[in-house]
Amino acid sequence: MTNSRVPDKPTLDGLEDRWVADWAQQGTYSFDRTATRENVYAIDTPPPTVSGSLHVGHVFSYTQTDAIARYQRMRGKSVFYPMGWDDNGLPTERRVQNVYGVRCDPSLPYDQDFTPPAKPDMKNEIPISRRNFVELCERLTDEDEKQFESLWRLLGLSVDWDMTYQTIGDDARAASQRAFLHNLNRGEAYQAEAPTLWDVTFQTAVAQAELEERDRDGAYHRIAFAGPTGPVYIETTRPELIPACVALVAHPDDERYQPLFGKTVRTPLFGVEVQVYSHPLAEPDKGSGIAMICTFGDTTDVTWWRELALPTRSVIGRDGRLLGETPPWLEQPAARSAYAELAGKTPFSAQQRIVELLAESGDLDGEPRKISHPVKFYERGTKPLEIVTTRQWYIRNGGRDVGLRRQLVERGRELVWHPEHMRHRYENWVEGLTGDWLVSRQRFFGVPFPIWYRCDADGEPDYNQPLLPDEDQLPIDPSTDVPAGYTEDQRGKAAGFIGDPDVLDTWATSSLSPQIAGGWERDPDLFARVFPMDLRPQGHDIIRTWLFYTVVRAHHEHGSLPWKNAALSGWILDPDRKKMSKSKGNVVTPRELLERHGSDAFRYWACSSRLGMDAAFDPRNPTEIKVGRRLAVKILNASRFALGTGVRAQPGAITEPLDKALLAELAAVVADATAAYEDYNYAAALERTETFFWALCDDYLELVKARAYGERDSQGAESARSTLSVALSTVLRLLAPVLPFVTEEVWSWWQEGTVHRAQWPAAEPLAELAAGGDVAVLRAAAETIAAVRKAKSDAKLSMRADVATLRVTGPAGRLDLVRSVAADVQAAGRVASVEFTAEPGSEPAEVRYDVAL
RNA sequence: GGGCGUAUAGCUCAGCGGUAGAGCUCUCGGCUUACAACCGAGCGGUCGCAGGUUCGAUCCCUGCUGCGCCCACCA
Repeated sequence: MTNSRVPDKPTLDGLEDRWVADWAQQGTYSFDRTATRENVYAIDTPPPTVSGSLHVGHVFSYTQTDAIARYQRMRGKSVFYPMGWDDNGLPTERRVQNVYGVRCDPSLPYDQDFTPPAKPDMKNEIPISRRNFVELCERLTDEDEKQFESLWRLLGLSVDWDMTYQTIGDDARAASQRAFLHNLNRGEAYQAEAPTLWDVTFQTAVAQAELEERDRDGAYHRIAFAGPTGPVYIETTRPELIPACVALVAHPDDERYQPLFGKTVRTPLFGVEVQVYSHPLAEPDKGSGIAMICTFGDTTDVTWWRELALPTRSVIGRDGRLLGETPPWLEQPAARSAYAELAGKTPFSAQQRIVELLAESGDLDGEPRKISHPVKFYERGTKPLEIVTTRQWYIRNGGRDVGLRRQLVERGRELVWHPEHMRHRYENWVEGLTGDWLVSRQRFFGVPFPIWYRCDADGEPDYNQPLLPDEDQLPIDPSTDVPAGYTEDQRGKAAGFIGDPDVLDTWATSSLSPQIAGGWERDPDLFARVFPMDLRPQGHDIIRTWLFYTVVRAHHEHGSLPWKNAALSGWILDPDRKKMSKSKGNVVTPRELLERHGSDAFRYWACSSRLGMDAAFDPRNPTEIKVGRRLAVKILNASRFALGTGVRAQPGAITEPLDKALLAELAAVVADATAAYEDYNYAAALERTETFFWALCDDYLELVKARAYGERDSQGAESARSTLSVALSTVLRLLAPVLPFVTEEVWSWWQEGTVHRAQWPAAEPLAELAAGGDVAVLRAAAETIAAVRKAKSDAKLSMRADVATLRVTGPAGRLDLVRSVAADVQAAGRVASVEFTAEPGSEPAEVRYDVAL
């Protein structure tokens, strides 16, 4: 052995620990912030939600991004690859409540000595101040972030760990508040008192993007309104909203109801007079074709209410229950007593009671007809959303402005999507927006609005003239900080001030991830080198939120896209092809998978799926991961063999036709793999390289084994060893983005420095080395040795069995190819003699092999 | 209801206007001094269905079907 660094028994065990530590120590992945913009590749890493655990899907998609990052680094780019933690928002709040058994009560004072109980008592949650609550959030996310970082390092992500950020950190809060103030100054942010989608459990407004529909059981109730000429029957799934009814509506062309348009009818039980309108949104074949409009039963009600300029008669409160006070528009004693039966009830209970009342009064026609129908939920919520009129903050997103919408669609077309077809989801979403982005949330743990309001002589806030901080004060918390010209003792007092109690939608902060990570307004030198970034990797489920909102913010703030490329990763599916749920995915944790199979093996599997493609995963039988492990082991063994023949880092003369043919093929592999990576298709690059590598092992290594050991002559040995040197070095570099550990290990046996900073291979120098090389020679050699093997296999003999004579018959041109590799074939196949018989015939024609054992 | 994707071997997936590919599984054989966690050989497919374009279609076009996802006003 000439390479003393090559171990006798190479193993994958322990590679992760060794190289994770080495890379950290060497700063292998440090971002060089002296690099100019054109030499930087900047990645807008998705900040994972730290409350909760990472599942297989996360590790899958982050690996794909890492392969791209590593490729770009080897191309000579300074890769800006920070990691963010999304520790802001509702999931963290909920986790803190569960872990510590506390709840936030903003009215309480800060308790400096508060320590959470060792064992949370979920029955008796301890009320604590907002500041105490936030401190617990920070403590918990700190612990989570350490866990996450350790997993990411084990996976081999080439993140620069000196550049982490938190969405609840000072920098992020300042950036979020600053961007909001800019939006406000430019008129892109505004507040409005309006019907708002409202989650009654969390008691907060939610945005259109956070909705999801779930099928729920309901029932059509056929109910009589008193019309001018007799009963008018409507069908509703929400009879409890009859006291909130403000009109009826039918389609303008519906002949049944045309006599009623403009007339009034009376609501049952409550006797309220409401007008009958026509509107094209009403569907004649839905229910009875005439609907009651309530404020508000659904978003269609909001549309009708706005377009028909109807009055507001809300009966659902912020707690989701029917108002305790009887509303003033219910004037008649019978109406007031009917409402008293419903007051304070949940919609569910109220519905049960009102159905009884309607049955008693005879206004219910027949039995309720059970149906299953889609109902809107907050995606994290457990109860259906209600629509409640509240004052909220909005940011313009094109939902109410055709011009802005068109510009945002245009931004989507500027962006390069991987895969291309994901663009449709973006355009679909933007073109279907029905309102601006609601950014205020009635929560505690988040980025507060940097706003105070003056209080009038009665102590009531004047929302029309907000008090704003100077930007250099940011971040601020208006619940503890005081606006200029006021003192703390004026808080909430007449002629004093009050802080905006709300926090910003968590997306309002994470939509600034390029700005936060890139040092916007905080480190202008850095920002100029990384923005707009090169890549946004993310899941396709959050195109409508994270991707879209980030485009909106950059469009408003910078008049540009936030990045050039978007890479949308696929889902991990259960073996039964259902989207893997978190609970199922955690049956086997990512850490267990990595520890059991090795990080490279897992990465191989992740990088076998192209962007946007879902991948099925069976944790009990991860065959693809095992294939990856085999590849990694093979790299160790084949490298050990090659280096054992005396291969040196500096190659010498390459003279043999077979060797030149191999390098000609390798040049094509490099060209293909490079083109694939340029197209963000790491999977195609991997597949091409892997196929070459296995052929290298199975055929080429076997063919040149004897020659490389020096059994023929020194020139042949030199040529083989030099070819092996070039091929090994090239293949290691081609595989380094996917298999960073095993390639680094082998690289360290015979090369200087890290493979991850080595130059990505180029096809041209290989083609020069292969000058005159013909890949047909390589194929002829493989075909010939295969024929010999088949003969032995058919005879049920060992591959070591001797062959007396190999007779090769075919056209002269093809025979020449075989003749040029005959010596290597004879050595590898233990063939004593080869006979060539030329057959006249046009090429290409079959070559026949007769093997005499 | 609108949009997008997808359909190739038992499984997971490449491919592509010119005689169907890989890995896994399965069968048979082999301890060949890099690797038995290995190696060699083999079995296995009317490329979802129906039309069309073409000298030729798994590939391009149209329609349909299955599956998946996104969007859409809960009457």
